[in-house]
Order: sequence, then structure tokens, then C-alpha cells
Amino acid sequence: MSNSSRDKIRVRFAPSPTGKVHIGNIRTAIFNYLFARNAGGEFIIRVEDTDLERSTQDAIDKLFECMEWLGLDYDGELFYQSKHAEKHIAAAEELISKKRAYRPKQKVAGEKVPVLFRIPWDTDNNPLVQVVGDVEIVVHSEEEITISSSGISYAQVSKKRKPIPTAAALAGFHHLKIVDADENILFDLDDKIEAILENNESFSVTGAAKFAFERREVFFEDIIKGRLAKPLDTMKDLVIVRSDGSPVFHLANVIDDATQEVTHIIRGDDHVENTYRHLFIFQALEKEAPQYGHMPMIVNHQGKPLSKRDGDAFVGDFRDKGFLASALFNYLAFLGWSPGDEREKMSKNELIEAFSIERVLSSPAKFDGAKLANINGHYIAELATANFAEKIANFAKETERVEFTNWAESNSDQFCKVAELMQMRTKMLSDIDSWGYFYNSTIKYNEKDLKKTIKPELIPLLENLKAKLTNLASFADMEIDKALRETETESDLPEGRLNRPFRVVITGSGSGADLVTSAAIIGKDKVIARLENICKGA
RNA sequence: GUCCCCAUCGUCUAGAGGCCUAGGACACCAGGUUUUCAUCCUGGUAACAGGGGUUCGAAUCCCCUUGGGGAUGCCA
Repeated sequence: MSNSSRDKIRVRFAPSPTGKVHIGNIRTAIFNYLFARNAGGEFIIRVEDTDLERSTQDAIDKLFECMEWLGLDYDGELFYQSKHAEKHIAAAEELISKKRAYRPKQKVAGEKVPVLFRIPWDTDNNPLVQVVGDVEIVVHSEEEITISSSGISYAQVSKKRKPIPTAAALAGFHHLKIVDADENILFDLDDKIEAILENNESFSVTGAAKFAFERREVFFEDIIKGRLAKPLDTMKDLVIVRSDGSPVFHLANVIDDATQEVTHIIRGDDHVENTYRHLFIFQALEKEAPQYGHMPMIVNHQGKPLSKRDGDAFVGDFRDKGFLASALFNYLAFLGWSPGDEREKMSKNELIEAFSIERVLSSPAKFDGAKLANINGHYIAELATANFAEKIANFAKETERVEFTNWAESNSDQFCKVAELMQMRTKMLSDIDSWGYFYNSTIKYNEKDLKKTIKPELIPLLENLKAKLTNLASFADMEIDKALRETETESDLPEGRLNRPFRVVITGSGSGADLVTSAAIIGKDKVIARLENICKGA
């Protein structure tokens, strides 16, 4: 398979549509995407919907919505794993005929049995396997040991001397000698291996004290983590076809990766242990295995993997909360990776340009919403004003903020002014929820600010201000400012003293955007009405 | 239990044996700019998990300990 079709890098994103797309999954997609695009390779999608019971069309739709939102464009035709089940089953049959897989004996006649892949016994010249050395492990002497072609079952000894049932594939126990407490050899695997493998015989041993054998390990070079290895005596034969005839993930995954000629697999850390098995399956099928890279997971503030419990771990939720796709993309790319210089804010194209798999870290990263919000603020700040206005208008519409949408559409002049005024201080699109004072006839007062700021002795001044504002011919920034200053002067107040009270009166809160501009945008009628309301109520 | 992986400020990270008195960013604190608010600017607090080696020299290499995570499904 070393033809030209393999010269081109091809990676895949292989989500299983059993729920909403998780932030961790989409980060994996982003890294794959960046890797492929950086190398001028292909980024393809495979929908792993073999678990028909839990897969839903809705989840698939949401997935593509999120990918489009983030700008994760993919190559080629969509590949639905469920449509290739025949190929998977055929591969299983091929493995059986090659004696690389088997069906276990039925316990009762007519019982449906699965197909197991055999961890290969003959590993003498296997490039995947290396000899580690001779080892001994202690076994619990009261438990019976059984040895058959499907593996060895025995019991390890816990600290409290209790038996811990353990099963392992035969392959891990070359030159196994089972001995009792007096070092008498109870069983020598070298003598029996042919009978076990060829004639399917099985043996049992009692009263054993320990195993002595040559440990071998399966290993591979991970493009992120370096050399990774696992002792064969800790591996078990694995189910590749269920008793009901459906193919299992391990089989389907390998077959599809071979079919789609995937060259590199970048996936979560949690798949490391699967990789050893997948490598064996590729080998048994005589297919070229891809390169693997395992990236660290993202964890929450407690250091636990992000889960559904964290609530905000769904990609769509980030959009609904008012994050920009570009900001999320940027932030996620920097979780477990950095360009090595001091850049922090990078566009998709800059990320593609700078990405290198070697710079991916292998330690897990905590998700920090505050930093995301900060980045988001920067992205919002640099939007052209018109673009910002359009974004929030769309956001309001998509998230069904009806009042806001009605206002924005019927008062587009005012809306544009507000957008221009508020852009610099907007961290998330959902901040528009606090813009109500610009257009609502009644406003909510922050009780604390109100109490602290509006003292009874200020009421006459506000009355005075109201009178001045009422007489204003043009309700413009400068005029409002002048009225404010005059009111202060007439009462011997220092300049600016009335700013905060006035702000609380017209916006309901002690902090906000530029005061007189805000007042001008809110408009004469509403400002006067709010002044009146406060003066009356006090 | 067993196997595997990981370990630098609170967080994301820079760091490839001497450029490290450990750099940047977020967060936090203080000051300045702003007649108000925010932005912004300046400054500050803050880390190599612990212990052994190797070396003239260790955040960096090795070992152990500790802590965290993952795997151990007829889920993916």
C-alpha cells in the first residue's frame, strides 16, 4: 500500500452521534483539522453510528451545525459506518479463516457466541512485539487456574491476601512455568502449547504459587507521546463481533480506517490502550496501519474530565451563550498546544500555518471559561461595527430573544447607535441582555446602586436637571452634558458629582457605557420619564 | 488490584543541560488615563510536587516516592 495515494496525509474525525457534540470531541476535531490543513492533506468525517440504538439523526444534524459554525470544512463524501457492516463482518470471517479470530465453544447447544480476536501467540518475529525479560508473578493458590486457547484465567493476590480474578490472552505467557510453593513445576506451557492451539485442549492447575514466564510487550511510536508499550500478559482477546452478529467498534474502526486510507489518527488519550489491539488487527488483516497520536483530555476545575455534568460542555451551548466561533476555535487550539512564540490570538488560518503535531503537549489541560471570555471580548472588539451589529442581531434572532429582535428591527437607527456604543464593552454576545434600558419603557433598578446613589437631598437637583433637559431643543450629547454641569454649578457641587446618580436614574445601574451618549440614545422622553419616576418615588 | 500515561504561577503555557534572578497570557491586587463607566497604560503578588542520583552545571537526563488521570465492556 505504499503507492501514491498514501503520500497525502488523510485524517478523520469519527464522532459517534449518541448525544450533543462535546467540547472535548470538537477539540479533537480541531487538532485533526489543523494537522491536515497544515500538511495540505485531507480531513474527512466518519459517522460512527454502529450503536443504532443510541445514535440519532438529531445528534448528527447538531454535529454538522457545530462544525459549520466553527468553520471545520471537510473533504470527500460523508461516511456512515453503519452502512459498511457487511465489510466488517467479512473481515471477521477472514480473520477466522486465518485463525486470527475464533468463536468460543458454546456452553449450551445453539447458544449464540461472539467472535473473538486472538492476541497472536506467535510473536517471535512480530515487529509490534518486543521481549522485555523474565518475570514472576504471584498467584492465589486456592483458586483454580485454567489454560485454554482462549486464554489463561487465574487469581492475583490482593494486599489483604484475597484472590483477584484475572484473565489474559495466552500470548503474554511465553515459556510459562506454573510452580507451587516448593518450586515444583505444575505446568509447563511449552509442552502443551501445540495441544492447546492445534487441538483446542484445555488444562487446569490447582495449588499454584506463582507464574514464571518471559514477558513480551506490544509497542508503537506515538507521534505525540513517543514510545508507548503494554505487556502482553495484561491483554485479553477481544470481542470483534457480538453474539447478535453486529461488529464491535474495534473491528469497524480498523476496517474503516483501512478502507478510507487514513494515514494519521489523532484522538484522545483514552484510546491508547485500544491502539495496541487495533495495531494487531491491522496486522492480521495485512493492512498498513496509520500513525497514531494521542492527545490529552480537557478536564474541568476539579481536574475531572469534562462531562455532561459540567453542563456547558456542549459546543452548541457556547454559541448560545454568545461566544464567537473564532474565539472558541482559538481557545481550544491553545489547550494542549502553543505555537512556541508569544502569540496568543490567532485566526484559523494562522493556526493552520503554525500547527505542528510535535508541539502538542501530553499533559491534560483545565478548561478556563474566564480566559475564553477574555479572548472572546478581544474578537468582538475588533469586529467592524456593522459586522458586530449584524452578529448580535442574528444572535438575538437565533436564540429567540424576541423583544430585542423586535426592537432592533423596528428601530434600526437606535439599534446601530447602541451597538456602536456598546461594542467595546461586550465580552459575550449574550451581554445584550443588559441593554434593555435603551429601549424598554420601564427599567430594572439595581437596588444597591439605587440606595447608595440616590439620596433624598439629591431630589431637588434631579428636579432641576429634569427641567433643564425638558427645555432642551436638541437632545444631543453636548447639550445634556451642559445641563448636567449647570445643575451641579447651581448647587455648588463639584463637577461630575451628578454623573453617577444620573446614570443610575436612566440605566438602573451604577456602571455602563459613556453617560451622555447613553442618555442621548435613550432619548428625551424616556430620560425625562425616568427622572420623574425617581423624583416622585423618593 | 494490575497495566499505561501525566506533573512549571490559581489557570493556559514558554522552556530541548549553562541564555532562568524561570518568560508571556488569563484571573487577582495597586496606581495612572477617562468630568462618569468600560477600554487602555504602568506596576505588583504568584510556579519548577518531594527525595535521591548523573554532571563543573539540572525546570530540563535517570531512579524512587507522592499526587492526578486513563484502561481493565458483547460502549465508542
